Amino acid sequence: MPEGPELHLASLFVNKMCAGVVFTGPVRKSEVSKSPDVPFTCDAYCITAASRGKEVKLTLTPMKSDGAKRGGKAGQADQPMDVVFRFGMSGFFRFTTEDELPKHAHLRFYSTEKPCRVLSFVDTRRFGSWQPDGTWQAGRGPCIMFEYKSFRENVVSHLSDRAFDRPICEVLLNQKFFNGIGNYLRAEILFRLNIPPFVPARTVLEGLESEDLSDRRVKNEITDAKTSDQAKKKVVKEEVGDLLRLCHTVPLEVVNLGGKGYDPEKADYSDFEAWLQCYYVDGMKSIRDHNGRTMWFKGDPGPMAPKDSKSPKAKKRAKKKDDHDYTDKKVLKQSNVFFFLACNKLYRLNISLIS
DNA sequence: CGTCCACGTCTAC
DNA sequence: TAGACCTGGACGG
Repeated sequence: MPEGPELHLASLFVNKMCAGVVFTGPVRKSEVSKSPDVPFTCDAYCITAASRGKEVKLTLTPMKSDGAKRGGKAGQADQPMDVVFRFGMSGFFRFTTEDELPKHAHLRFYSTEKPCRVLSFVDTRRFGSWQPDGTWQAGRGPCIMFEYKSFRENVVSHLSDRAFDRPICEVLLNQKFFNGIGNYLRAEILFRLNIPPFVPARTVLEGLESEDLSDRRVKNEITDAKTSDQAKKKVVKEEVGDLLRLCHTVPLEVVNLGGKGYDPEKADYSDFEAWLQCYYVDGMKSIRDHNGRTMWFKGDPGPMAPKDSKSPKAKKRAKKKDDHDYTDKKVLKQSNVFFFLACNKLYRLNISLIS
């Protein structure tokens, strides 16, 4: 479930399902959870949500108790409280009746309805966490989806940072700069641009502008028969946008797939699966990066690929039968690093000529 | 039964 | 740069 798009879908889910719902009493935590208690209790409060990168913030807001018994009862909240969640590998929200509480519902908010319904933070593996009176985690960068301008500026203005010495695929998981990108998004984004995953990040990013020029760029449809393959590729890149723009648009595609995603139980998963072009896709290559995370890609891995790195299990087919693998033969195997770098230079040259 | 793998951080040598 | 932190599904014997 949880990369930037899923966290945002989770916030939409909460706002939709909890609109007009009144919650009451204490916030309850499972016995087994090691996350902190949420010291909030109130006879009547409402819940709203917002997301930023890979975090969701719930705001618990006490409702006006009209007459008001001045100061209210002891322990009753009269001020809003924010709770900031990270989802780990398996977190999500659900809204169910009390007797349909999912397994692993580790934090629960109870409505006044009869029968009572419960908003639950469900997290099977318990890698997720929450912080009462929380704020967006310091050190996480701007949201790739909803703070695009500052996200871009943050990357472009820090390219001398040692963090960018690493391969681009590993830097894309650095939440200080790419808050919201996770393992499937890095694969999909690099795949779209045919960027070898283990190219030094600075090489890929240097020369990109703080401002996204793609809107101003002329769509020069080059129909010249003499157009070289490289020039064609250059034009394609222009229409698509640069790497930083795709870090914004590709996650938004997932958000726009529909309000699905948020319920892993329901098998609306098929839309998402069909959307994936590279991650876990049959015929793609995969190797472990320097942090032991599986990088999915096509073609040349790039010069900084871990030397030893055994690719994790060739690929365990299952599920679907399919596998008429004519696709493999149609795939252009032409993307090596040098070809990529050459295109990249032509691309930037072209930008400067147009601007 | 067992091994491997998973959408992510964290902190400890 | 390892591990630690967890549960559970898929697959192998």
